[in-house]
Amino acid sequence: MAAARKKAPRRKPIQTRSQETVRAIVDAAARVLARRGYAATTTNHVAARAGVSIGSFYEYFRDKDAVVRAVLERHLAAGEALFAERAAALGAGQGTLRELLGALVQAFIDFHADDPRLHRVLSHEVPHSAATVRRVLELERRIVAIIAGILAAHPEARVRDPRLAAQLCVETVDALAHRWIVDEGGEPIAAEALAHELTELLVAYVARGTSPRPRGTSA
Amino acid sequence: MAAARKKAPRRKPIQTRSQETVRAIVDAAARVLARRGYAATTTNHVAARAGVSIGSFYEYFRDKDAVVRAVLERHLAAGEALFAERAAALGAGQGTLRELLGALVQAFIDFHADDPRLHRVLSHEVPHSAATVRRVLELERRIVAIIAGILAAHPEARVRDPRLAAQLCVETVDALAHRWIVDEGGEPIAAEALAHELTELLVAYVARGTSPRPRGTSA
Amino acid sequence: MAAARKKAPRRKPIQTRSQETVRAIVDAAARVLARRGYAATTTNHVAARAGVSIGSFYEYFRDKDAVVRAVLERHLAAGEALFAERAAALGAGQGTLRELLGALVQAFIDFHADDPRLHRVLSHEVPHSAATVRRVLELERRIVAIIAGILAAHPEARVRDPRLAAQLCVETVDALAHRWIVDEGGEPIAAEALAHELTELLVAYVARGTSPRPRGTSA
Amino acid sequence: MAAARKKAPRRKPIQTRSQETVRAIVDAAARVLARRGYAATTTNHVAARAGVSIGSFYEYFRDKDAVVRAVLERHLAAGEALFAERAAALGAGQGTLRELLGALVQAFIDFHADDPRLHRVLSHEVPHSAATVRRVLELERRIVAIIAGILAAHPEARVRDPRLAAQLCVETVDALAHRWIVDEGGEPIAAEALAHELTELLVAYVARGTSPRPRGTSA
DNA sequence: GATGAATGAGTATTCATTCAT
DNA sequence: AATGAATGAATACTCATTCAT
Repeated sequence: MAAARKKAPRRKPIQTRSQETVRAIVDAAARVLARRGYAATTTNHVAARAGVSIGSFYEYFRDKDAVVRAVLERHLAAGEALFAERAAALGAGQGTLRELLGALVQAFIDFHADDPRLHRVLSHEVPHSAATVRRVLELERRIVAIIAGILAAHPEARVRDPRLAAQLCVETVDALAHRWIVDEGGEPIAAEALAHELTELLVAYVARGTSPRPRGTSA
Repeated sequence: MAAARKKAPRRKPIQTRSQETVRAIVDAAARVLARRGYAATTTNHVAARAGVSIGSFYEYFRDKDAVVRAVLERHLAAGEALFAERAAALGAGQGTLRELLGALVQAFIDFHADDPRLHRVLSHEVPHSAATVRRVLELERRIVAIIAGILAAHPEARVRDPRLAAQLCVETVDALAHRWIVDEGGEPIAAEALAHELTELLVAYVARGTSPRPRGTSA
Repeated sequence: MAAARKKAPRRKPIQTRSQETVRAIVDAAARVLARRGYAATTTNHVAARAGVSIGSFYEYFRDKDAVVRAVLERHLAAGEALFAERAAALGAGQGTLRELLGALVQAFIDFHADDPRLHRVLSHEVPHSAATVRRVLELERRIVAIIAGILAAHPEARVRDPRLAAQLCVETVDALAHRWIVDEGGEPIAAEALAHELTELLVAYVARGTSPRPRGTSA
Repeated sequence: MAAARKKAPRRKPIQTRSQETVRAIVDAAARVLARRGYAATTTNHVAARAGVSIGSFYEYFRDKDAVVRAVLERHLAAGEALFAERAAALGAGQGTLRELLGALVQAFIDFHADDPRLHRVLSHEVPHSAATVRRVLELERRIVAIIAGILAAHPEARVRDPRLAAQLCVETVDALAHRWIVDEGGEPIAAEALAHELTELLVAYVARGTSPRPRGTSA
């Protein structure tokens, strides 16, 4: 009988107990999402996994997508924190191009390597709000800007359009890290060799003809 | 023979009419999948779209995933045909590296550009069997082998491990084409510029220091 | 997972079997509504009562309110038929005012006496669409028009505004019949006496001072 | 005494603060009932609206229906007070029949006009206990007795069974006032005209042939 | 006395699948 | 061969009520 039922705002956790409940639910949702995927994730399952009643679940989250959003939020915040941390080292532009681009590759690998199954579900299966999409693009834009700054100023760099080159580099690294770690988790040895070679590829691209290759690398 | 056809493997379409029915169902499934995604695709909807009864649907397909597998199958076959066709031109190894790698990039773009929405659903939402995964990897392996052959023999190429370099090239092209066309469909102009720049990146990588850049390209 | 699920139109019953199912469901809904009221009527209960699965219920009715609407529809149609039948006798305007108004009273009593508990639920508890409201008003309007015609032409009648008087008469009869039969079902003897007296009241009103009272009636 | 207060009848508010709390809850329940109806009224909402915790709510009321009963109780008491007040004027039997019956009509209109939405919910949606039904009937009986007394003694009255006539008058007035004010709230102008005409109807009925109609009224 | 977090039975609804016709 | 009516397990979500703090 849902005649004139209004959507009550969910409770804000004010006591310690309820904050723990909320955290337990989000944790459980992340685990269930990673293990079963978005479609097979049910609110009852999440609640059970969190050790709370289904009633408590709905006390704090309006619907299934609300928890999913919370998980996504947390994941995104972790990614932003990771890149903010790495940004210092990259932003200074110190070191050889190979060192800088190697750090870029490593940052993306580390980003994707944290719970790859969850990462996969969050990036491919869950519906993204416009706000989330914007947020992801903004994060990428910031990284591209840093790389573009390096390409514009670094003595080894030989690029005509630093913005475009930086975007291609970042997208390449992101797409390949995603594929190697998230999509299949495939043969890790091949992936490591490829990750190393990826740095060479980027160096060859942005330092065309100038950067002497260190001995022992593919030629 | 007519008595024992209950739970057994579905009827194989030997008659023309049956083949047409099967084809109509697979066509309908592809359209519904592309339009609504895997989760929202229902067998009843597919049957209706195909103009057959739900009973007939189950006469030809054991369950929902069976049609989805058929669609995936067909999509894969189309991809294999596309690459088999392009392989001739690439396999000969004629032309500059830029021409050859440009053809590689174009082949992957064409592959992804054919019904990107279906492509997206098939690669991200539908469950993949181990056999399908193997088949995709085998296709990639064949393409990598062709590229590796080129890199090993082409006078402009400067790579130490052609197999590794070829794999990196192919994976890069595949991952980026997928991202640009399938994942977002985003700004097509940026995508085109990036696609062109991608060829430059590959050329720079495999022909380090040797390949003169054509005028008018980023430097 | 109701991502992009569209509201499919319900099946139209084309086979005899399904027509029976629909009828069984509407019958069951009427019984359940009468017995338990709108709020306590559940789709599962209706389906069980009808002897069909809950799936079949939703095959033919989009939601709970859809069956309720069907019950209301049928009830309304029965009422319209009843009044259409009585309208002939009334419309002719033959007979004394007492006979005509007595027939009016009887028509409303008969209308309400058919399944009073269902009548109560349908008129007080279920949500009425604007269309239904209009339909009810239209039915009342037609009855009022007939009575107004009688009051304007009948030799015994003494009313200044036949439309107003007719509306008051009809509303009084409707409201009292409803109260006596539907609201409580109260003491039936008292109700019968009151119903008879109601006719006297109406006669006194529309024939002020002219209509000789038959012997044996309250004075 | 303090130990055994679990499932027992709820605390009786003896302290002023408790009385205020109870009153606040009943007030809130009346508002919520009027605004949302019985089915959509939730105890949590009532408690929130009253500014008390849900725990406190259940300290004073055993369950949802207990508050609803309290609201009904208070509504009934208000009605009893209203009619007790009007009874003086009516009881004296002073004035013309038209004045007396006009006062009766006005009393019922005033009764129903006080918070019609709440009135509607209380009379149509909430479950009535036998005790409540009895109480309503008793109130009606008292009013009928007063009217019967008037009809038996008033010089203008011409009724053979004053008890029966009085009951018909009271029920008519109650039923029509309810319909005009509570059920629809409909067009107020028509309602006012009808209310006036209703008095004429009653006068015509109880004073058949004797009561001269004032000028300007329907004839 | 008071709070509000937690509970879980209960309700509406969907959709893959079966089977009588 | 084909139809489509029927099935019911499964899922999202609400709200009256309890009880630890």
